[in-house]
Amino acid sequence: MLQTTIEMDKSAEIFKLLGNETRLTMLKILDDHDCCVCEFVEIFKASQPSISQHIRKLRDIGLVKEERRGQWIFYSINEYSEFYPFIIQLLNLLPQQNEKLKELELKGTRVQCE
Amino acid sequence: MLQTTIEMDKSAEIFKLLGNETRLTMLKILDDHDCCVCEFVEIFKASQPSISQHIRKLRDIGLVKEERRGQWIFYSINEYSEFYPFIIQLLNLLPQQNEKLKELELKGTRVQCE
DNA sequence: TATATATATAAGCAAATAATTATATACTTA
DNA sequence: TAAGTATATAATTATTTGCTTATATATATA
Repeated sequence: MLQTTIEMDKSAEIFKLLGNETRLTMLKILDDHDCCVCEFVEIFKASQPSISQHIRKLRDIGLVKEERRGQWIFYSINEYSEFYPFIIQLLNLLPQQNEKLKELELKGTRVQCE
Repeated sequence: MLQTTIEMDKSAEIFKLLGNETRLTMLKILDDHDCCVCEFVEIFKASQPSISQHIRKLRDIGLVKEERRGQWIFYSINEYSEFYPFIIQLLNLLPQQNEKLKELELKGTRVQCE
């Protein structure tokens, strides 16, 4: 099986991060599309600081990376993270979440910039 | 892909439980062998109530089942749990932990009863 | 340049978590 | 039956988590 090993302490740390429905869903969404903070705010009906703080935890451990595009900061999965091979397998076990972004598009609140 | 779907809230709940190194390692060990509380106490160098409380969380959600054998209560993976297909795939991503039980056998503190 | 928008971060607080200590229960054995 | 062993559970406490509110920074636009 082609698979990088991950230590138990590291995997527990990853599971802990994923043990929050907001962060878990965020990652699953990012697995499909880049997203900016305000989109997450709308998707999760949460406050902007709350979303920012969740993202920070994902960023601090290197799971996501950020990229400013004009006014917005877009987040995406960091494919170069040492944990990427691990989390991608976890995310593959979860149901698709792309209808969440589709809803934003229908409402016209999906942020497009480029 | 033959795979039972799991809702996001349920999976976040599972990840949260697995987001503790003691519980995660317990499950990985139980994936191989039944174990009793005193063995975990020795493996993790933890207090008996602390181990019991971790096991309780795994048991409350149905991931493990218990079976009394004389003086001891042995725990094992509950293969009939609705989450079994999910956690087994998670556990397969983790490194083997069977050397932990082997150490007990070498020291002669592995509990044998039947 | 002033105002608005998007985001990050700090401080404060309530709830959840994980440990410890103390105690109760069940079984085994002398 | 009394003492010892294995385990569960309750109470307490320190720490962590995740939210809110307040504020700062960066960019866009009028």
